[in-house]
Amino acid sequence: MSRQVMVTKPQRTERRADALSKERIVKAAIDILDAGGEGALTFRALAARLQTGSGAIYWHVADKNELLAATTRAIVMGVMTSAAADAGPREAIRAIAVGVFDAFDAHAWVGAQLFREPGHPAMIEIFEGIGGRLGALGVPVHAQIDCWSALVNYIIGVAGQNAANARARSGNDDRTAVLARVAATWSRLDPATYPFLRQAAAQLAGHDDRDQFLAGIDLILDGIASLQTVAPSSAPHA
Amino acid sequence: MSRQVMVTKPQRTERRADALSKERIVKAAIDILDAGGEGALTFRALAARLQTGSGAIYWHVADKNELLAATTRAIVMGVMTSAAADAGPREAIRAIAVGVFDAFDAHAWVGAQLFREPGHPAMIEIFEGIGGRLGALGVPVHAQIDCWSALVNYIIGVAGQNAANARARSGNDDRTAVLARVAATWSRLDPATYPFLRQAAAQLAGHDDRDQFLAGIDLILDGIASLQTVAPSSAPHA
DNA sequence: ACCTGAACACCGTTCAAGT
DNA sequence: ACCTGAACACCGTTCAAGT
Repeated sequence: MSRQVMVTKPQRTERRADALSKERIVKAAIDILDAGGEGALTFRALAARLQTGSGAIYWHVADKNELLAATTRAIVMGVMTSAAADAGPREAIRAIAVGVFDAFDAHAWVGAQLFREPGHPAMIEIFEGIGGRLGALGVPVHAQIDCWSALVNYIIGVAGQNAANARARSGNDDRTAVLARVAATWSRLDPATYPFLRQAAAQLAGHDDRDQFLAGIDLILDGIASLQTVAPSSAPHA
Repeated sequence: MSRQVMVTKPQRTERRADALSKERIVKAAIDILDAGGEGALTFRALAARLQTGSGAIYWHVADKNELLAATTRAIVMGVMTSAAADAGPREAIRAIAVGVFDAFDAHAWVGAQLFREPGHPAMIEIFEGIGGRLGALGVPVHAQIDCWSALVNYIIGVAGQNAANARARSGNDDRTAVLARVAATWSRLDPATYPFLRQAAAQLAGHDDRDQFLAGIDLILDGIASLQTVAPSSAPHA
């Protein structure tokens, strides 16, 4: 009664060259995110780009959360592979910081995503990359967590905010236009109640985001250095 | 031909006690955001809570962006009014930082919102509150912007990330459960490739978010102090 | 002037049906 | 095993119609 006659060949499971896979989906999603921002990534747009049905994506990816987590992971993983490895600890930390900054700048949506899911597993490489250098910097064990926390939080926080700025300057705004507008607003403030922002407005336009970011890193590293001379290194470490 | 006879009274424009207003809408939106997070704030839910039609809200608020901007503004404005005014500059900066931290912690959605719109006008008070104290701290004018940038970015970045953590620990997770889960993951890492995170895992659970945040502030302030001794204060200031 | 609520275009997700 | 695409429940926003 069974009609198994139709099975002439042993069903070549050989995939078509354009077969769907999580990797291809993530790649397409990153392209869409880079081009159009978070708002542009929909399952319909993704399916159209992959020339499939919107439901097919769910066979490879549980839901949109997992999709975003995977895209974020892909970007973050790329940061550490491009960071220099054999410089001194201070230079290594600066290199990792700049790597995060540039990755966030190139993919403005990553910062917001990491913000949403703070302990993102993909961050482990970066976390270790920073923390593992503190010993070589001469920071005593008992003080390492606070130093690490300050550095890591600063890096993610600032790189993310810069990326948000980058998002705001899409369209016809060039890189300095947004800053110029903020500066213009500040220069119109009452000088009696806002003396600092008034004088900062003039300097704001000429400053480079990346330089300012690195200046902050140096400030924290200086704080760490000064802490070593102050803190007793004879403290008991667990 | 015109039928104006119906106008017997001069149309008392006196509002009902529960008349709609932007203020009432924002208040209700904050309640919804606090209770259910960003996902819970819909125009339908808002309309239901205000006992009106969803379209009525659009008479007072342009769209959801303006609504979120207004709610964020309301929370941020409250930070500075509660920050101590007459302590020394270092204490004042710490007080503002803690004010932001606590406000973000109480309203976990504010951080994400500020992240989305970086130069948010409501932040001006906080920006000036920090920047205006740097002179009294003894920071030379030419170095103030970098110090200000480091402090402000750190405060917003870290307070925001902590708030994201707070969001993750909703439901049956208590405050330490999330941290414990991260610590457990880290303690399972390969000790050869992740020595720092392995040893950090043990200490992580016992640490208080707020203390760690303040330790970072102190680290930056120490960096600022050490910078003063190094940088020439005879530099020409614009 | 202000409010109502149905209607529109869109979204994430599901699922019976195909191969 | 993997894909299709209509269907469902939702969303922000609009707008003719009411008061």
